[in-house]
Amino acid sequence: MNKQIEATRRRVTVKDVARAAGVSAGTVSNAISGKRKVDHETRERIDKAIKELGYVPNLAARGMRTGRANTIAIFSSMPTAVAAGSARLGFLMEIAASAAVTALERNVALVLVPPIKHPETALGTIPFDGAILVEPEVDDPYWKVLRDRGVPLVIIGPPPEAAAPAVRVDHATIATLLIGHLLDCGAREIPLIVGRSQRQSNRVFRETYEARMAAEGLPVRVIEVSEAEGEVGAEAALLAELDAGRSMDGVLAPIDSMAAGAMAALHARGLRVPQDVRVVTRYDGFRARSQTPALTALNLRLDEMAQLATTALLDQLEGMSEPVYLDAPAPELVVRGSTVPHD
Amino acid sequence: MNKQIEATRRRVTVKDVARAAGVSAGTVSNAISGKRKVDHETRERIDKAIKELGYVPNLAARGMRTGRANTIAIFSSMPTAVAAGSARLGFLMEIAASAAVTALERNVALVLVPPIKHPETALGTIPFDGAILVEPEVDDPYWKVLRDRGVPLVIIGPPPEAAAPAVRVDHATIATLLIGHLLDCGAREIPLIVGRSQRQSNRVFRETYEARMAAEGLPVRVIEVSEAEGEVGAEAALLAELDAGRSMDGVLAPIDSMAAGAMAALHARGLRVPQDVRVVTRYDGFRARSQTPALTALNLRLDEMAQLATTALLDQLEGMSEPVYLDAPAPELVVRGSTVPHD
DNA sequence: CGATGTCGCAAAAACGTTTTAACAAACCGA
DNA sequence: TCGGTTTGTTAAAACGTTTTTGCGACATCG
Repeated sequence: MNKQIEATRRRVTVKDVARAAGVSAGTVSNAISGKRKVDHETRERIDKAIKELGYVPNLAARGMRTGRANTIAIFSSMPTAVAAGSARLGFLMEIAASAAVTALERNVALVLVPPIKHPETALGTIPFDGAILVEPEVDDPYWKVLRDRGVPLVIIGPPPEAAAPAVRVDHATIATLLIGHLLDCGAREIPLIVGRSQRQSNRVFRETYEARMAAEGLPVRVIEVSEAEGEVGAEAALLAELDAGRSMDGVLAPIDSMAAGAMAALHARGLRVPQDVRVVTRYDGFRARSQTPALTALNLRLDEMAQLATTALLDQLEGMSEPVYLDAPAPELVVRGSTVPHD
Repeated sequence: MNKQIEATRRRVTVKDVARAAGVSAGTVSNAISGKRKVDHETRERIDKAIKELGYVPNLAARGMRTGRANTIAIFSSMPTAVAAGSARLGFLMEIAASAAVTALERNVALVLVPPIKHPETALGTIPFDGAILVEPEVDDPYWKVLRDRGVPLVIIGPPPEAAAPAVRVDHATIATLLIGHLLDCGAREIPLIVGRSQRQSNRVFRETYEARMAAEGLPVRVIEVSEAEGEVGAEAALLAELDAGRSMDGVLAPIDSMAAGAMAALHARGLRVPQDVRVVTRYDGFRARSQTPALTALNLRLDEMAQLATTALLDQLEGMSEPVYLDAPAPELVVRGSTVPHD
């Protein structure tokens, strides 16, 4: 296997296979793709030749002819997420991992696209047939350029425009589920700790909370915390609330870092969880599980969401279906010690 | 932007640009790539034409001609990792994220390859010029097929063969650093909690530990725990050790889940950390940070490792350098409350 | 028996780019 | 002034597939 030989050995092409099998190149192609009928016996000869010669198709050539890269891209603000901590990273990577598996099962590879300064350059640099966009923000730069270029696209998360094909994550359903559980557990005074930014999820969570509490005739108390402050911000805010003498028997903190901060504040003031106060959060990640007691949260079924989105995108690419608008699988409540005393 | 027009509009090619700029196709190519000199003035005409026509190069065609996909693949056992929990996932994704950024800065995309049943199929399905292999196991199936095919490759982790180009992670250095810190903190009776499997890291950690303890004239106590048991396995094993009356004033638990189990066992027996027992682990992830007190661990500088590996691979692909054997950046001790009482 | 399909395959065109070979024009040193 | 080099460009070849077109052989039908 020395270098000279290695460098000298020409790549095995479809023509070589054709010659070895005594057929034409086109027939080999048809045999491989199965697009046209080829006689059973000749197909066997071809298969044999492929094996013997160790033929591997040149994907670039195929791609040029077919116009497809057999690749989909997943756009996300991952490095930002790395900076933001493992919780967000875990969220994104559960999705990426599941998407990669699903895509590969259909012979499509997944390319990872981190945020870059000029989103347009991605189009000229990265070969891909379609894209998955994870939780675009409002006015997301990727969303704009992908839409303008007419790239087949599926969004995971709340769609930035009504018409965008997406696996819709319905934050209202999520909020309702969490609030309902707190009420079921007997909580009546439930402040909401929510991010200050104008992200859709914050807005929807807040609206849903306000409507439900009002409907139940319960007090509405919204505590805004800047996302950047995260855990310590939430802790400080809840401490202030407690020290102002406002009692509570539940806390709704969708962002897991803020839920962790809330737990710290409650512990600091000697309040027992769940006996005195019940706490719930949204994403059932490591952070939620590593609190004491562990936090009741939701199984958002990210793997299924990713699988759904990937399948929808690939179907669309193969012309098997129009762009679709799917609902994310229903989240499941994972009840833990923070709302129900453990066994 | 209706469909008919969309479908009817032919793709803009280099020929169109050439015609618009009044030059030949070859000149346009040279202008874009910069490989050959083209007159300043004509280059400007070409640039203008490109902008006006909205030309985007056909990457498949380019790839076919040049024989390069402008893509590298990162192979890892990610889905396994998802199953294994966020700690391992965080580890892998820190690497993937950093590699994606570094690659994209050099106009190369990163494709994510999850483990598949038949590693060979990856070669025929995924277009890539080179690969990064993250912590291959002994007899790693990917390693074998990639090596046999002669794919340019850089490993992150301990290389499976001496000759393999890799960003070498030296587990001995890591072990020495951690043990040294425990000794510095005054610990003298330090059991090692280590995985039972024959992974290199386990072996090296164990050997380094045994050698150092022997050299210091201190007792050697190795506690093996099956990786599958993880946290609960480590907890049970350490409880057994404690209940057998074996005292300790330090614990070396490289795997973070096992360190978490150790913490639980120590707490359960009323031992104070760090006053009575000091605890260290290897990967400074969320898990280490979310213990109380937080665990002293190492900043392994995964982002730099990934950047190094990616750069090395791309240099190799561009023929700028031979395959290289790099040392990973020196890990840094992150001292936390589990070894030094906090402020 | 002739017309009409059907089947399996070969030959060649086409995909869009990069690279090679050739060349004219300009420039240079002697 | 002349051979030789440099410069900027063009035309054409080449990359390895897939797809289109056409054709002979053979079956089927009226």
